[in-house]
Amino acid sequence: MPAGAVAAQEPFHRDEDAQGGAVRAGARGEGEGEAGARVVEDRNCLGEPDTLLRLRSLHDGQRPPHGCEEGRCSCGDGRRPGPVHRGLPEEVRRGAGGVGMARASEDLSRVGRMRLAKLAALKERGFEPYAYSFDVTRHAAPSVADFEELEEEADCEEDRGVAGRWAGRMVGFRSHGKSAFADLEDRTGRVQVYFKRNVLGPDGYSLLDLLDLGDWIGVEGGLFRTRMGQVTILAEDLRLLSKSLRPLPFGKLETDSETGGTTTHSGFADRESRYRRRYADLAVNPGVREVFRVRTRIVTGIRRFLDDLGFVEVETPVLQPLYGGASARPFVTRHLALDRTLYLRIADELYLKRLIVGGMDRVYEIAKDFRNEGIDRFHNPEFTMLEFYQAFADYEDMMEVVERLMATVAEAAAGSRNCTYQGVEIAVEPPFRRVPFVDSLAAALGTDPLDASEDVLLELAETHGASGLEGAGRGKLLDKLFGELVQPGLVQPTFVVDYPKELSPLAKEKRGAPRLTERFELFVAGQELANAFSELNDPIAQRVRFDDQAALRVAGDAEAQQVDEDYIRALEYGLPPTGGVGIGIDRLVMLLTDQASIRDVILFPTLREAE
RNA sequence: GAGCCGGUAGCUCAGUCGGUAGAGCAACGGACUUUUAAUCCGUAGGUCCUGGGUUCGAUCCCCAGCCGGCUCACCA
Repeated sequence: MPAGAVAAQEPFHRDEDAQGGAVRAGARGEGEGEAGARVVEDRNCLGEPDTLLRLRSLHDGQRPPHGCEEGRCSCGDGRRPGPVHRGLPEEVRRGAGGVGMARASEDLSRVGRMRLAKLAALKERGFEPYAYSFDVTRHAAPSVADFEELEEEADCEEDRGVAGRWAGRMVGFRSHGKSAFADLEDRTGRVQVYFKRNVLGPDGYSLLDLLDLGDWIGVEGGLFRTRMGQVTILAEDLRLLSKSLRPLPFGKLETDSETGGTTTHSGFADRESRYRRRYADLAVNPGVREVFRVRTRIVTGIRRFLDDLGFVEVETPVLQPLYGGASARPFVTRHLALDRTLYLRIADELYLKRLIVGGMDRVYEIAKDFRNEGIDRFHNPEFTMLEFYQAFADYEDMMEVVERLMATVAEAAAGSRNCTYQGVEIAVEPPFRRVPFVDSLAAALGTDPLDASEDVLLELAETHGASGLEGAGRGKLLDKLFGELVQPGLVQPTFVVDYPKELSPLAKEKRGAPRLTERFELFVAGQELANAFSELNDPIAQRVRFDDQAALRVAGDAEAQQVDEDYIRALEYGLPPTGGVGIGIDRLVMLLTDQASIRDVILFPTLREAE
């Protein structure tokens, strides 16, 4: 389905680009250099309003960059030959004041203009600013660790034999005239690089003048320890791998040598910008990269756990003719060739159970579901759900599986079964506490909710601050009260079990308690993490439940489930006893990475359209 | 959808009891061959979110809007 999405979108984008390009090309004056065109293109791709270039006709030459003028004077002192001197070389100055890129607006970043000028200078000098590849042999953090280990073993203060090639983004630069230090950051961390003019040669060393923070560079050399004791690469060769034209919003990262902790001085903190430009957020905030690495570890851990139990990972339709398996409003779309309405799934449930009917007796799916509802700290319209189904198991069995899965994944993510969520210690330690739904609610209400009439429930709900619930039905009222009175207190992992039937149209009746179902939800830190039941496998009973839902729909409940005849037919073929579980991956990641908002665990969260 | 808070330099923020604005970092020029928030000297940088209104004058006050955050509602 991604293929379909791309197919549908691509022509649109091309069209846009073509038009945008044409318009801008028309607005440009003649004599525009190559670099100018390149940047216009860049702007289109990024689709950003604050472009590096905003073309104006007049002020070129009216206002040559001040610094350049001065530099021009001082470089005439004859102390250094040709283009190899400190500061920006001649061609940069010309570029900055002259053709093409220098048509940059003055209302946007001079930084960007300077970088464009450097780009031109690089090309003029024969440096390829956008390399094709680089043969990386070593990485920052492990190479430093290896070096330290070697030092201890070999007692050599001079082990220059540890050579290699590193590639990464330049995130720090301290020039000292004829030598300079840079910090190179790759996916493993940072390593310092030391450049010396007499090692790199004047030409090679002059490349440093054309580098900026944010550039991707490759260095070749060996490790040594500086006078200050820092393991550092002595660069014997330097390559520019990709020129960064737009300044990254780096903060200053200070490392406390005593505690090893780091403090960020200023930096990229605005939430909106961080979400909209996640690439910059990731580039600049290592902690953000770490959250998403942990997210991957969690998902990988889940897969391994289920695979080891003999579960088979499957893929079921995102585009569904009917939506079901949960109570939520769907996204509606249309298939043109079939001329029919389709819905983006709100759950995987009904398809996965069809697979159990087919004899795939342990299946799971980790995939996006879509719910057309409000956005807040705990809800994103598209979110990742794990569902797994196990034949011949009931909800008791599934509670055990969930306990083991949670403990395993907590260890995979945090290295421990204990975690802190927003200042509260959470022990992910089986067995989890179990509380019957009705008992917990009865304790909070002081009356048995099952025996209370709908009117009484409504009154209770309203006294607890809920409104607009007239005609909502018992199920919704009970759920409302539970969410209001019980849920916030469920901090340590807790299974709430045996939900009223009205709330659970796909769950099997509880043995010996026909008004309840064999269902549990897992709550941690006041949030619902999992929902599971002994699956209702009696097709006749299922039809009755669907009919009840249909009645709710008629009564105006837009979230009541649709009757899925094909699903009933599948049940008629025979669904073995089955336990099923759904786990919200995003919320699980929030818990295990201590993030307060779901947007901080989704790479590109849904936002309003930027102006 | 409602309430509260916010939007000022590339980043983090301060400020103007209404007279078109500042700091630190980043940038640019200069010095410096073991620095590390490098340092020192110098320079430049702003649609004070947008649109109206009040006013001699609005970044500031008022109204409307846009965007974001938090809370509430919704989310079985």
